[in-house]
Amino acid sequence: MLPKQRQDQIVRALRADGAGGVKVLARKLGVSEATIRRDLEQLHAEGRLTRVYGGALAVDGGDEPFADVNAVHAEEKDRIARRAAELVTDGESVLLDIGTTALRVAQHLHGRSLTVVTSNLAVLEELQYDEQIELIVLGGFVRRSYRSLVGYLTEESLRQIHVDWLFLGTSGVRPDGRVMDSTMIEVPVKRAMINAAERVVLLADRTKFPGHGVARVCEPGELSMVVTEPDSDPATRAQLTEAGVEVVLA
Amino acid sequence: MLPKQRQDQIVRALRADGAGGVKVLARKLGVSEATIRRDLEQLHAEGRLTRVYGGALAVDGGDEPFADVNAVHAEEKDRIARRAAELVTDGESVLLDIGTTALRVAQHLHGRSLTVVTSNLAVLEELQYDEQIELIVLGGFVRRSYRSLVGYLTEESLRQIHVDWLFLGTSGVRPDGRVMDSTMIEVPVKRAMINAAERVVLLADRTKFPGHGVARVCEPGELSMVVTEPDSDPATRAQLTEAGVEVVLA
DNA sequence: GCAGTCTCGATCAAACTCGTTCACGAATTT
DNA sequence: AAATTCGTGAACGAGTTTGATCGAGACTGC
Repeated sequence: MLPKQRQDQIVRALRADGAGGVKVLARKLGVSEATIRRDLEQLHAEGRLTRVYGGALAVDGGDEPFADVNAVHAEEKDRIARRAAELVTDGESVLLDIGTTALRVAQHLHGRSLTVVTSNLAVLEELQYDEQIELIVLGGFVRRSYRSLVGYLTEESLRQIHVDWLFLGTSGVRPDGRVMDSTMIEVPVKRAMINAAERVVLLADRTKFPGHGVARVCEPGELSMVVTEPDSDPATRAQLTEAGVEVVLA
Repeated sequence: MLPKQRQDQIVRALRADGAGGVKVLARKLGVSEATIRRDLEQLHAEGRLTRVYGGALAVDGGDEPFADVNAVHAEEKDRIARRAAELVTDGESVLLDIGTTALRVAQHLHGRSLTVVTSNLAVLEELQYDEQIELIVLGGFVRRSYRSLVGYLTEESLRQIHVDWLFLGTSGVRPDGRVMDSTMIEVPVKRAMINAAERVVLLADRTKFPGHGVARVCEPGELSMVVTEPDSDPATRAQLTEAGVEVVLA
């Protein structure tokens, strides 16, 4: 295996688990710890991960939850979330994706009379004690670093339900309008969510728009609506409008 | 687990509960109290939490009463839970019922290499950050007052799995050995749990033994084992033994 | 206010991790 | 064919983290 390939795999492994120790990575990739350290140093210099004592953390590039003090885009992201929450009428049902974007939407749903369905453990925490909201948790394997549920149990649960709205996060929307994600394992769950929803709303701030990701989640045509910022890339927006997607600016 | 990860989880745990004691955090994260103190000191310096005597508070809503963090343990009930936890061998899978009894068992599973399946939200909170444990959450409607998941989604999820052990709580065991519950809505879930388990273990302190309940959960013959206290009613115990149930005294 | 219990920070040894250095082998250049 | 470059693994001393222990101080119940 080429060094570059190995380094890509390190980044990928961190995306999947949120973090990794030097020893674990060395065993996983079949090289010595010294090599891993050199890789981590280099990748840290490139900004592709965060080096910490004992290993490295995934850098929050996609829609990765809980990299705490990321207050830079907080204001904009929150405006998108608030706009999304306004779309929903009392009495309707809402499915919330994993990630911080969906969590922000949940924060704007407090006190509303809604049915909320989620595989996002942070959303569960947020809405657990809100008596107005009928809360439904999808089953699944706990993915600690992302605070989410995944796997066939999650997909199976999604096959049992149907909701009015799905609010979807993303690691990026490609210039041709395709919705991407940074981790493969979530894709089947996201696809099952899309199939379980009447209307699919994608939430994407300007950093995701256009953006990239390794795994394709869906075609633009599968979306009903996209909520984004006014100064996001117009070309990508036009591409989406052409595909019949309603683009809402927040 | 990396030190940075552990510190993130401390902050997360505090956000969930509002506050946390040094002892509780140490057990939850599987490190010594000394390490937790050093983490708290560091996180306090970073302004990510507020250090108080005995533990720490989340930065936002720091007006939570801290008294219940040091709540006294019910030693007798805990003995039953510990005995139950000892039944399980590393590598096996465990299904935990709702209720405080099952939560107590979960507290004794920290650091074990197990697969834990549950619809108990308190168990989810307890084991969420334990890396050794593969944690699976059943789907379902959130029942706030009981901190549990119920409904057809839960039953459907249970049909997808099979576990080595089920630890069942109860409102009471009738003198003829029948297991009862105080609420109807949980019964279908409990029945589905029994069907999904290789061995069914009932946990019942002396107050439940004999005891009452409005809804019948199962016949004594469906149980593999009962863990109870030495001074619980001998007549009911005899009834159970006759039905082929192994009675363990803790 | 007093005794008992709990918590704190300091200290220390052990375990772990880090960056550096050196040697080896493979691929590339001279 | 020889020299050079590059990536790698092993080894080592320096630095960091961890858990145990202990005396001082804080808290609680009476």
